[in-house]
Amino acid sequence: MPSGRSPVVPERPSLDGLEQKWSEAWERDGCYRFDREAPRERVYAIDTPPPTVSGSLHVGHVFSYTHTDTIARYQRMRGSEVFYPMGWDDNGLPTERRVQNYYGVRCDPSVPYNPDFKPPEKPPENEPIPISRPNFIELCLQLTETDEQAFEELWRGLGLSVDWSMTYTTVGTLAQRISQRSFLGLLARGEAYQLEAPTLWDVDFQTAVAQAELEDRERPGAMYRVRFRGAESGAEALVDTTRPELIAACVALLAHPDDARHSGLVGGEAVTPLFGTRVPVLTHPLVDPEKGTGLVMVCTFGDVTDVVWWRELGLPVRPVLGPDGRLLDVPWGTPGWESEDLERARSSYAELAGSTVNQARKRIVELLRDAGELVGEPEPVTHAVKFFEKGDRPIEIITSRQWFIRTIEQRDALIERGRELKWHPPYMRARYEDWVQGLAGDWCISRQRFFGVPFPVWYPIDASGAVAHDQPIAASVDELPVDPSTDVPDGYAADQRGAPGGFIGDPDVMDTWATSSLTPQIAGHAGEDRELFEKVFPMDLRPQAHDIIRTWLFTTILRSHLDHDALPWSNAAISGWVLDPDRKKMSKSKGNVVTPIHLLEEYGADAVRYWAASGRPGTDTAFDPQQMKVGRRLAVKLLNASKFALADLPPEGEQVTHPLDRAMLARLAEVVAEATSSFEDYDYARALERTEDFFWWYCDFYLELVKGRRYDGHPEVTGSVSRALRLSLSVFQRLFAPFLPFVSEEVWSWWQAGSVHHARWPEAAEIAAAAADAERNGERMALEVTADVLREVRKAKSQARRPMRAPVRRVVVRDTAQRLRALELGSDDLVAAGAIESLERVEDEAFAVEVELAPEPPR
RNA sequence: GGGCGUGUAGCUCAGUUGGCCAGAGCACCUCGCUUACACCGAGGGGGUCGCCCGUUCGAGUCGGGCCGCGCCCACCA
Repeated sequence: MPSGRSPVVPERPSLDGLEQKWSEAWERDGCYRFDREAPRERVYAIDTPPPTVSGSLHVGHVFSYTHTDTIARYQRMRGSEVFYPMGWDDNGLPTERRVQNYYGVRCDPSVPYNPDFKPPEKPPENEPIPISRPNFIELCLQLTETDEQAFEELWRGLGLSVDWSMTYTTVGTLAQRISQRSFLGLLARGEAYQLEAPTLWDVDFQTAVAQAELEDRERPGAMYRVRFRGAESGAEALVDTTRPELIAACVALLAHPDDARHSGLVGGEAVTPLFGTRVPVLTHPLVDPEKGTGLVMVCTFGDVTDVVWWRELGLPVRPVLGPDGRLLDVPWGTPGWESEDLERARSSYAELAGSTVNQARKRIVELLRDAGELVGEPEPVTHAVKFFEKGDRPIEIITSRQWFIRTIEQRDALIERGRELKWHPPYMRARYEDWVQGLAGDWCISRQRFFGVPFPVWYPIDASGAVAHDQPIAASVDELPVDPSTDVPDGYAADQRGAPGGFIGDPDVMDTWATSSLTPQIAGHAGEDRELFEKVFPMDLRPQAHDIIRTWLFTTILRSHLDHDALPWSNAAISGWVLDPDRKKMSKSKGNVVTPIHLLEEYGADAVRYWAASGRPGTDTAFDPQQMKVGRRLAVKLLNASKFALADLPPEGEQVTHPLDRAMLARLAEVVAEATSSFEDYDYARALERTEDFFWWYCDFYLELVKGRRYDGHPEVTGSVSRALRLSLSVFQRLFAPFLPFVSEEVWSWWQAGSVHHARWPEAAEIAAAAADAERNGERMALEVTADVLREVRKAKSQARRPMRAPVRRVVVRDTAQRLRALELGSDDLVAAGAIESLERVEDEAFAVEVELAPEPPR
């Protein structure tokens, strides 16, 4: 490694201020700017996860984004032109919720726009202020902008080598255009469709949600045994249920086909208690005869299994739940709502109508008990209930009109795509396959919300005022983005909105994942900037955490598969979570979140990155400030070792001639090879560990051993060590650059031109060449034996409670002939480093060292 | 219920195709201000490698079976 210029080393090197100094310099010099003129083969494109800006900043972000950054920096040093944009996920429910709480408002689409609206200084205590949809969206944009600044500040402080000129947002105009364009393509190809069907529904947010957004939560409940009766026989038919409030919605009773206990009922009808409604008694193989009485009631709709039965058995619907989670009024006596005792049905149901599910359940149990239709006492159970992951009450299944993307028919193709993808670590693919195998239905992408990308369609209204949902009017591609609630479709006038013979806009917005699933296309400006897109797509890397494989990773593959018939990227690097020291996932609700800005201030960015980069790919890692201290120590060490090697360094010789110098380089070459192959395998943690491990050894042994020669003053002695120091140091500085970008840049700047982050990643072969024939000549062994003896000498001094520089009168080394010969090669450095007056060698079977210290000088 | 991962010193973790008395860092103890570094250095104590079988000359490493922990998935009435 030729030195760029003579080193300028500070008197007292320090980490203080390096973050600011270098992040400003990188920004000024455009260090991480993507060069779009680079040829396609050289481009390495990263599909950065856009963080949800309305969420909190936490150490988990620092953790996984550091992993990606080490890869980006490695690739850049390998000569790749790295495409590394940042995105902000500001679209969707988290932002809406945050705006509601922050300003004390709620969106009411019926309120007209008020251009002068200003949110109150303090949110009102009781009722939120209803505001128009455009006003609400303005507030969303306003708040996310400040959130985005906070994130950018964190990322810059952490030293992410992002090209900040390419930042996008998921609700921005570009994202809206790309999202709508993709949707129109799906619509035209029949891959998106609209359907009125049972839908997973959150009663608080009052929107449809997708299967991927569900989670199970253990909840206490009770099992109620309820008496139905055979319609003809009057025989009792006992049914166990956890949802008695849905008895009025019952459309059938089911038994297993082989269950003899209920054969008398099967084929006939049963009558519901309280409501006197006749329902058929049928069989279905999914019924588990082991559960309860073996007889199960099918409702509209108690859970997803009810939907399966409804669909497969062609059952009618009898909906009782409204979108707000309260029981609807029901027209008893009309078709579908017949009863053997209408008066009783009406009076019973009147007790329930308008109440929430929980209230209704409580009340109906009382009614059943009073009527003697409750058998025995309710049995308390704890059962898993499905919740919307962001919701507070269980999911209901409610029939509504929604947009879907055809997913099920792609199942096999998607699994195949998953196999084409290189997963890091590989076992993460299993989660993807599990998920794809388990898909229950097509992906519901419409949400009855406000802050998101609207569907670019309108519907004609016929003369009678009916909306023709089956004849959507698609926006034309060159008009995008459109907001159908304000824009007018071609061929219509604005005043025809909502009028017979006119049109109406689709009221919904797309699910946030429906846009986030297009991040490679958004970042690459698909359909907008063909040259750029073709350069970066398909991308090289999708980094993300394992909890969103079923959402982000899966949907991105799906969209790319449908729109481009390709994988969106060739590699997926899956990172783990940060756990608190008790091994619990860090989360805001648990109150165990540590603010990352504080960490950066206390330990420094390099130290925090060191901790993050120690977390192996895919592995959950404990939050550990201790590791940050270690990282800081390492950064300081690099500073000091660089100072030692470079300050007043004598001129280098033509060749590395000393056996110990060559042996060190031979080992260094191996470390480089290992770090490189680890990085190629996306195992940044291993690359760091190997580098760090050898670096400490290098400081503790090699640097100590060569000190004498380094200060010797005779060029024929210093030439080799000087050359070896330059080479090794430049290698270490480059090896650490992806992990400790600030201190690496600092020490690099002392003696090299240009940024270390654009320096060439070290080549093992090159270093091995400088090490010449270290292996064959026994020089490797020389370094080992020399270090072994030095350790023994140190031990003797330490145990004698003497300083390390204390002179040693005599050292006797017993060892094999081969090792003794090797020792000879390094003995000049050894006697200097150990202050040894006489070094004797005795051939022996086993290694042993006698150390005779010089007498302690009188005080 | 199915699957994936994991279990090595008090803590955080290495241990790559089985091979010399099982390693590192932190923490702890002792010593040392030696001209790169006291934001340091040198040294030390500490482990039946979750448990039980098996394969092998030899197993932390391979096979089988348990147990613990974490996560993912599931049609958990």
